[in-house]
This record gives sequence, structure tokens and C-alpha cells, in this order.
Amino acid sequence: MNDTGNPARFDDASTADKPLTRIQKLNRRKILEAALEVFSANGFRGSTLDQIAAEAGLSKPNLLYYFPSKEAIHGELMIGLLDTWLAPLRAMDPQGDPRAEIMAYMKRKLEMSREMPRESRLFANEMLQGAPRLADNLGNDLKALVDAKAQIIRDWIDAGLLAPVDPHHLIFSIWALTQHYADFEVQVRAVLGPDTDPFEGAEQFLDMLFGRLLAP
Amino acid sequence: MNDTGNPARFDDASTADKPLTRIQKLNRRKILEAALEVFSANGFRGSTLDQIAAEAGLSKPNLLYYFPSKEAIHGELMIGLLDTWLAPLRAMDPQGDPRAEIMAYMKRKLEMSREMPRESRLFANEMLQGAPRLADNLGNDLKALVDAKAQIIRDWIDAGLLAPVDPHHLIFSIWALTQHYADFEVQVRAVLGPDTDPFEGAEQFLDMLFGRLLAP
DNA sequence: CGTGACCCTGACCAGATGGTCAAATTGCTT
DNA sequence: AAGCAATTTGACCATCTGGTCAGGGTCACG
Repeated sequence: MNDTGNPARFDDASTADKPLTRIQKLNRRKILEAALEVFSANGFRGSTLDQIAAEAGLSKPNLLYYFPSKEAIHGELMIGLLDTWLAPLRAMDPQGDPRAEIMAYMKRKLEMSREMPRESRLFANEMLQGAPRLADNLGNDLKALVDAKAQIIRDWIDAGLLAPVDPHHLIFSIWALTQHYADFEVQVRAVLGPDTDPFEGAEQFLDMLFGRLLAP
Repeated sequence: MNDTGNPARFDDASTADKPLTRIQKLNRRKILEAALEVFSANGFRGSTLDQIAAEAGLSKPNLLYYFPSKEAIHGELMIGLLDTWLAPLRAMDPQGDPRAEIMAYMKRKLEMSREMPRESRLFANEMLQGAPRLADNLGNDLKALVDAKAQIIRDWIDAGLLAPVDPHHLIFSIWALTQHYADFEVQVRAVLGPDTDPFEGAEQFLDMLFGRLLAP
């Protein structure tokens, strides 16, 4: 059971937080876990409450006892996701060694792609549809965070500690490259064959790629 | 059942080619164009025949006069897509200058992301769902093509013309980086703001990234 | 201008799907 | 063990959706 860093959250993201029962906690977790499985594999419209209910081992009306609607389940998933997803970027330390910080960020993201491919695909699905449920967060929280980190990188560059690259696109490139291995896993595996671990090669490659890019 | 005169056969790319009528050619094109628009924005399950019909300016039964099913429309789109999508890779010339060939490939792919974002998203959607409709092609055509091109790159490396990088992951990185700007366009635009052209910066960045990587 | 093939549509159908509800069952507290 | 709240479910509903069909309109061509 994967539980670390993925805590079952409160009920309606609304104001009133009741004291969650033992059974509530258990079943809400089951539902969100099942929903992650199903939504990430089929997208929002491609998933049905019946599938999620089956995966969770509950009846459909019982799902709707814990969440007011299909959208609510998805929404709750998304809230937790954006947070989890950006944690590694938040952790980038202005005080650390520039190249080490960026390489560590890249590696953490790659690790996340390996260990949380479902979350990655859920996120990708949402982006592909134009992120209707994340539009606000993207324009505010996300932009603010990325801009802040971009400024840090810019400072590093100005101090001559990194090659002069566009910080925003550097961050995009880390996102693109790491998430590709989760989101396009079928394609990657089809090309590499069944006996090769994509992430092994990916780590080496990305090490070289960013190592060469960042040298001042 | 009653099959009389149903022209819903496969396109010119198929085995049985009947002489397509003027109206057939026109309407099939309208339908595929509309389907691209709708499928790429909503995914297969998220799209309805009504949406496609509306977008195409035709009635739903009329769609089904030209194509036997929703799946058939999607399938036809996919066939054309994989071909279009891989054309730039096919064009990589073993006789050309190694770095120039790879940089040109990357640029052509980036250009495709800018000019055919719908195709890119359609492809991404399919991959995310595990590519159920492309599984065969991936394991055969695609793998063969990529392996062949990887061998060419390997030869270049052995000849000391390129830095020693894993050719497969090099190709993956080009795919990931270029398609990211189409598939995650919302996110990219949200971060960069409305007045910045993502592709402008992307081209510069990728130029530097791969330039540095490939130097022997 | 007639005729047969081609093209188009309103009306309809069956199954899927999100969601509701009253009633039954279970869990918790005193 | 009673009593009340929390949990669960079978039955049901309205709507959506892919797909069918019989019939009517249109086009091309002799």
C-alpha cells in the first residue's frame, strides 16, 4: 500500500470539517485510490462510477455516499495531485550548489515518474484537455512558484555558476523529459523491448544531457 | 444487412479502392477534420458523434453513412497520424552531417508541434490510454524505424562525429521536448504569460541543449 | 427528362451512465 | 441491550449516446 505523501484529505474541500470516522477514513482512501487507478488509465470521461466502485470494492451508491459526484472525486484527486507534483520544485534550495540542485530536482522528478506513473498520467490527461479544473491554480500558484524558482536560476547564471539558459524552458525541459517516461510508457517500452528498463537508460542520458547543458 | 451503396470503405490508403465521388471526398474530409478537432480536445471517450457532426456541419446519421462507426473515424485518423508523425524521423539521412541531421530533425518536430498541435494531442491521448489502437504498429513499424535510425546514430558516434549518447533516449528526448509544447500548451502558456510565444524560446533553448549534448 | 445510384434525414432504439431514495443493516455509545 | 447515528444497498430514473432504418431528396448521365 502506497501511503507516503499521499494522505487522504478532508471531505468536501469546503468549510466544515467533521471529525472523520474510522470507516470514513478507510473508504475515502479506498475510493481515491481506485479513482486514481481508473481515471489515470481512462481519463475523466472514459471512466465510470461503476469501474471505480468495482475497483474500490464498494457499491456505486456507496461511492456517492462519500462523494457528492464523480466530479467531486476527480476534483479531490486533482487538489492533492498538484501539491504532490510540485513538491520537488518547491524543495529547490537557493542556498545549495546550483548544478547539484537542478540535477537533484531532475532526478527526483524522474523517480516520481517511475514510482507514480498513475499520478503522472492523471496530470497529463488533465493538461491535454486544457486543464479545465486547474486553470486557476495554473495561472496563480503554479506561475508564482515557477517564476520564483526561475529567478533563483537566473541569479545563479548571473553569478556565473551556470550556463546562460532560459530558466523557464529549463524547467519545462525537466518536466517534459521526466514525465515522458511515465506518460508515453507504452511507446517507450515498445521501442526498447520488454527486457530493458527505460528508467535505467533515462537516468544516464539525462545526467549527460543536463550535465553538459549546465556547465558554465 | 442492407449494404447497398454504402461507401463507408477505407480511404485511398486501403486495399479496395472505389472511385470516390466528389461529394464523398468532400464530406469525408470534413468529417476527419471535425473529428481531429473534437477527438484531440476531448479524447476518444470524451467525444460524441453529435459533437463531430456539429463541427462538420453534417447530421449524425450522415456521419454514419460515410463511416461505419465512431471507432472507424478514429481509426482512420490514427492511420494517417502515425505516418505523418514519423515522417521527419524517416527523413533523417545517413549520408548527411550527423549534428545537422539531428538538429534538423528536432527543429522539424518542434515546427510540427507548433503547426499541428491537434495531431500531437490526439497522439498523446492515444499513448496515455495505452495505445490500444496502435499496439501492433508500435511493436513493429515504429520499433523497426527507431531501431534503424538508432543504428545510424550509433555509427556516427563510433565514427567520433557525435558525443556518445544512447541513441534511443536521444530520440525519446526529442519527442518529449518538442511534443511537450503542444500537449501541455495550457501549462506552458500559464507559466510564460499570454504575451510570450513559447516556441520562440523553445527553439533557442533546444538549440543550446542539443548543441551542447552532441558535440563530440 | 427519365432513371437508377447516390446522398441525407427525422424518428427511433437499446444499452450505458450519473445520480436518487427509501429501507435495511451495522457500528457506537450509554 | 436499547437507541440513535452511520453505513450500505437494491431498485429505480432521466439523460446521453452509438447506432439503425425507412423513406425522401438530389445528382449524373444517357
